[in-house]
Amino acid sequence: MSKQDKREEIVRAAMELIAEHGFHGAPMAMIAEHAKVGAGTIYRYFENKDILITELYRDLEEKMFPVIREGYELNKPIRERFIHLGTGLLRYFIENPLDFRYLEQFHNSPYGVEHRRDKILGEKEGCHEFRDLFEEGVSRQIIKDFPLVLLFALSFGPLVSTARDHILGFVTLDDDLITRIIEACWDGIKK
Amino acid sequence: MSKQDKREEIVRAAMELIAEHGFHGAPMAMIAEHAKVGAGTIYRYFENKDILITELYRDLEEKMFPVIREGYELNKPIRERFIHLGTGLLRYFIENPLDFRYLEQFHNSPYGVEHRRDKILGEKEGCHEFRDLFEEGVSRQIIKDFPLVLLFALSFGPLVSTARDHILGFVTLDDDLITRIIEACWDGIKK
DNA sequence: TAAAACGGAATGAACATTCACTCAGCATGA
DNA sequence: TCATGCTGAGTGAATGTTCATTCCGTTTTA
Repeated sequence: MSKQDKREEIVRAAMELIAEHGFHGAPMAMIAEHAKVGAGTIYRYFENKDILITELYRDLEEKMFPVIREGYELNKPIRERFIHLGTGLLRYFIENPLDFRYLEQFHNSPYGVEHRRDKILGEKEGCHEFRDLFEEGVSRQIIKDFPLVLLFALSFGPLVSTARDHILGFVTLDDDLITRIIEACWDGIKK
Repeated sequence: MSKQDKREEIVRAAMELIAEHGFHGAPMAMIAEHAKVGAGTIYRYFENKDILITELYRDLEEKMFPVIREGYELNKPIRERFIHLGTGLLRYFIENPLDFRYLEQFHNSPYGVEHRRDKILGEKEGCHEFRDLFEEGVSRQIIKDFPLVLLFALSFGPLVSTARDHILGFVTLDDDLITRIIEACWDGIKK
């Protein structure tokens, strides 16, 4: 196995185990075993578990952003753009349940809260599309006049909740339902 | 300290520490110390940590339901009833951040998922108000025709996200904002 | 004063991380 | 060309730490 392959095997195994069992349900020894690698080998690629966890997250972000942006057209009406981004994101979560579960684990941990704080205070988002959309919508009086953080909460809250329900098997989302859900999200924030 | 007091001290300490640091950041020894109690004493009241955790949750549910129901009037219009329940819940979360954080910890853990699965499959909710409201709203064509689980996700998703943002200090919710948020939730589910 | 409740040191299990060692592959020199 | 030595990735047993839980001597209660 090449060096690159080995790193990828570790990432894959860590992702799977953490997504499924949480950070504390995925000991390094188990990750090593699933990656078919010695326990010590992981430490040749990642300084420690914390760093493995945050690098996994960074990898994921970089993988997601282009997918969300795909087919996004700035000249379309705001509502249409919102629906495009929203369905894209929800679809991504449903098609990549492991990614979604990993994101949830990360966000519900001290890592995630810190990360979020940095982002909000430092304004250093990795994906400007939603923010720009909200700002434009508010200034053009199309979207309710809430602080940006709340517009995010009002849009992503239901989106994430529905994705979770689908992935946990409490409901089955098809294309029609996905569209209607995102439209409902839009109804929540539009004026 | 009386026996009852001791139990309450343990519950309070466990609640505080778990809400703040998560299940894994709140060792039994630390809980004991904060409750000013020997480590072994906890085990006289709770068989083990899992049982402590789930009983804490049950206590919380029983404490919350009456607060949410307070002032609820079945003869009011559906929209008004929804706003009443919603603002009550959001207000409760904001006034009891520890309770909220504990609920989040619980729901994002294997305990919570199992609990939720039981609830949804067994239809054994502890609080029927929201469900009844949604069912009535759907059948009277006032609320969008989504499966019940999705109506919950669409309502609670944003509610929980905004509560979290407030508690983590990303935004400050006042009475006006709370009302507008719940109205936005309503806009999301109403036809 | 017998019984129940406590306290907290002791125990053992589960981990993250380390480190001494192996060995495949490559370079060097004869 | 082949023998020899070197390098550094890879390994997994060993280490040290952090818990949950237990156990027994002590204190409180009735």
